Amino acid sequence: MRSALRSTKSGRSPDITARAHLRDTAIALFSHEGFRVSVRAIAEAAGVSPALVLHHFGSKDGLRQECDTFVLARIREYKEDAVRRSTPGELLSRMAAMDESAPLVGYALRSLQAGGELAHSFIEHFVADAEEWLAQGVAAGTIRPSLDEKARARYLTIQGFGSMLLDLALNPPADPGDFAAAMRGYLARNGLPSTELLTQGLMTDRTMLDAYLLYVVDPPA
Amino acid sequence: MRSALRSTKSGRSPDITARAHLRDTAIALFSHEGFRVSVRAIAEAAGVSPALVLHHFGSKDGLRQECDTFVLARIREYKEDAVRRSTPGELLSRMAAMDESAPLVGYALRSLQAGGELAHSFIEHFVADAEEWLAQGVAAGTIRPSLDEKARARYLTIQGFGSMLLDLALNPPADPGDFAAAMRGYLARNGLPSTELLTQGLMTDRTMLDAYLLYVVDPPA
DNA sequence: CGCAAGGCTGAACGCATGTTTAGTATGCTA
DNA sequence: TAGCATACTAAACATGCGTTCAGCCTTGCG
Repeated sequence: MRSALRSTKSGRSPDITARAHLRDTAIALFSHEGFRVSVRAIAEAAGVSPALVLHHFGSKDGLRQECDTFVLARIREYKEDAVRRSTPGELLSRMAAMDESAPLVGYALRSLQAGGELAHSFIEHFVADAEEWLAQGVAAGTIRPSLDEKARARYLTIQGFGSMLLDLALNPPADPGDFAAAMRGYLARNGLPSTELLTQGLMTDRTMLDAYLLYVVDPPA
Repeated sequence: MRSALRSTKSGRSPDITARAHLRDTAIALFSHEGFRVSVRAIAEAAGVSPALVLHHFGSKDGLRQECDTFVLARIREYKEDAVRRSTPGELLSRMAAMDESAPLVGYALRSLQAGGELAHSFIEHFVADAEEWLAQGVAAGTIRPSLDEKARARYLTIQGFGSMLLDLALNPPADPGDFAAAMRGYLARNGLPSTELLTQGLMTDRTMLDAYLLYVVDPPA
């Protein structure tokens, strides 16, 4: 039961190997337990020796980097697939519903919280999508224009993910692996107020916005 | 230079002692470096031996708990002081401007990210404030009413802190201790779009809200 | 067949961590 | 003054970590 995979045929194929299995196990464990899981735990979960992990990836950091690039690439693939016909939130929960991709989402969220390299790429990618999505809405007349479209796209992205991360940190789901359930919980708690905010705003008039614009033009000492 | 404080007069006074100094040092270090700082580092920063930390607090967890309750109590004090005439954000940055209280804010944010006990109390406290603040605004006619005032207060609180946390994780300030500067950076990046969202919302009509309400009443399979 | 290469392992190393222990100094109290 | 509790320390302990090392099998190639 050591290895679920047969030994490599040619020994040269770069994936579908025990190495790939190790990477997938690492992603799942990082997603489930956080980045502080030990190399030993990853090795045990994959049914191999700790030394093999280092043999393949050089170091734990090497493993992390390989996971990072892999996760980013896969999420990009998924996004290309499920083109346009969904909001980012729907995309994420749909991805998480599939057993294979759920750990990817968990890994990405962990990485977001840690704020590493992947976090930036991840956010930038979603910001670019948001910007395009917003522009289409503005053109179609369903979304109000903004004085700074780029800043708005970035803010809405960070606001969405940030809210979700904090809500999840405060209300940790019973099974951290079941991201879809976690997402349902988040929406049950915040779906109404967030939709209200998006459709109607909070204030009854734009007094606050005008005050802010004046403030920016002529800031106090 | 071992201890900046003279020895206790009676040996009984619970504070103003080296113990308090130790606690303050720990809060500052936790705030600056995160909760993974070693007991040894804390002890060195306070100019005492590592064993003394355990002698006073029993364990590192004991120290954490004491820091938690202390930070929560002090932040509550500050909030009682600077009553009502400020938004939570202004309150936080004002607190952070003061050298004494800056570590408290940093500690609270770290705790928020970790999602422990303090995080809940902290959020609950701000949620309660937000609810009252919103109710006053609704009564005054400056804020639109919500279909679920409690949920809105909680969402806006989590949304505000969550956005800030993620933004800070992605754009770590040069000096993590200078929370005021970090806050300025956050506002420079997100002040306009967040104000736009609060005053005008995102959508041009309430189609999306109506759709959501229908969805809630009669959810699909 | 012989042999080199690489996947893979068990055991150990070096280090940092939280914690314990035994002991010293100091100041209050009786 | 004697005694005792308390603040405090140096040193060690136990554990878990990432990593290294020497060597074992298996496989493919000459």
